Amino acid sequence: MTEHQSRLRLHDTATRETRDFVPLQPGKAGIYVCGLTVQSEPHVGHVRSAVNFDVLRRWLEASGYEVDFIRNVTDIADKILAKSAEQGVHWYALAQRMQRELDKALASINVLPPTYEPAATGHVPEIVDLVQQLIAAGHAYAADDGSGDVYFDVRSYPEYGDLTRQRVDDMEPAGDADPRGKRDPRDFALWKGHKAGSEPATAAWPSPWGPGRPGWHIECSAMAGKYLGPAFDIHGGGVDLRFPPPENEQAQSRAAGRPFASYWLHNAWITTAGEKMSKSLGNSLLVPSVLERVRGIELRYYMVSAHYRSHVEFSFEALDEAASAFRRLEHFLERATDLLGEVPTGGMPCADFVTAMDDDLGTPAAVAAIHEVVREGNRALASGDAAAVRGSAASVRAMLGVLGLDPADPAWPTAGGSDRLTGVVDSLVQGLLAERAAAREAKDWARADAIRDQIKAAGIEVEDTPTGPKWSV
RNA sequence: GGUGGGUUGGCCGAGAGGCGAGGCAACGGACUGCAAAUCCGUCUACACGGGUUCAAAUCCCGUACCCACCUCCA
Repeated sequence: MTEHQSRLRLHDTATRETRDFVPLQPGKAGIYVCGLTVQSEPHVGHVRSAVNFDVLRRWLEASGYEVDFIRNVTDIADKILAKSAEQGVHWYALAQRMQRELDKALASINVLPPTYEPAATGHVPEIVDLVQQLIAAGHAYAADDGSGDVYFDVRSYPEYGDLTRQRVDDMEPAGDADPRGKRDPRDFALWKGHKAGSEPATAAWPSPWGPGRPGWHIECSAMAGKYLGPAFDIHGGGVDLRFPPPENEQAQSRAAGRPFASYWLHNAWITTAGEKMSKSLGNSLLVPSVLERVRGIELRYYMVSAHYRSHVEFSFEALDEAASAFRRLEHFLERATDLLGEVPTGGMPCADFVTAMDDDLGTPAAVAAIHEVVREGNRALASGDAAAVRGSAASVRAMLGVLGLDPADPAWPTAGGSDRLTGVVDSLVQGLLAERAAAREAKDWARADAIRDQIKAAGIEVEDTPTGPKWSV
């Protein structure tokens, strides 16, 4: 694939403009993505974020960058403690179980594992270190109410609010702790003192301020610094993370003398009936449940066919439509494979696709470009132009690959069960198809259609092609 | 109270001053014994009211409605 590193443009939420991506080091890109707080089963909204940044990563790699992709897991937080207490399980057991669920969900939609996935609990020394730096710099203070909390001093950092253009005076006060220990109600906790009565002893780590645990999204500042250095290229997360965390992360980091991220990317929500999914009830939108209706690759196509900064109103109708649109692409590749034996890898994305992706990851336009190439390919298929089919198919495969949607990617579970089972079904279907062929030969159309209906009733579609009938599940 | 985003054809979903994204559905045609698949064609939309301009879905002003964020939810 050609390298065109200078042409990518990204929308930076911090400056609210789309500008050329200029990496700190030529040919390299360091990305930090705010991962999940592992407190509950992953739903489609959670995985959208992962898919969006997975596409960013794949496009950077396809464009010739060497990508360092760090995505954290927050495995200690108020909510984890609260939910585990409700369920009567250890907080770490809950966090671990949810992390496995998340891994499974992400694998099912072909999200590449990050280069490294640091967990908050594994980085307490780095966090303590950062908090100490902030105190030394005069931007944080230990509460003097004996709580063991440490707060970021919002008033000490004049740039606080810049990222989201808010003035400290207009903000609502933080409700994360008893305001008595704070100098200003907007100050937020960097470190939370252990509450011996109400919190498990396992949820505390030693610190200069007594036993406690990481507060706020301080772990992101600390871990991004550890693995990507004081300055790195891209920070990604959901829009909800637009006000507090980046603001705080940036404040935490810059106040400690670290430049932090050059570009801030934020994906928009998936909502249901206007309601943010994290608040919606029921589990019909949990990833495993959605995957009972469509395949992982189809769910991923649905997500990729909307721009990452556009709000998506989730609906099963739209999901089904996306699935049929995807099958059109997939079907072309199948037919091309039948003709060519196999579709070569290493094809070239078409120019429209490249332009679309370079323009702030314009996946909708990129998908439209794929459809155009598929149309050309189908025409070539109809006219029996094998060379043209090869070119189109290889290109389609390459483009789908960038979006993580190559049906031939071994990351996808093989459809229709094992090869052995496929063989069994094939021999049964072939028997019926032979009967149908005989009936057609005899122009006994009623008999031929009855056989086709019988096969269809078993969930198998038959289509007649120039080279004979083909069946698919 | 503060901040940001949105409203596009039957549906989903791009675009961001002129040159009709794309998909799904529907309809017509080609192909087919009939289908399926595929191809060709049809369906000329931008919340509302003003304004700027030779030209506005796109810019400006106003209105309505929706959504999100404002302390730990992607």
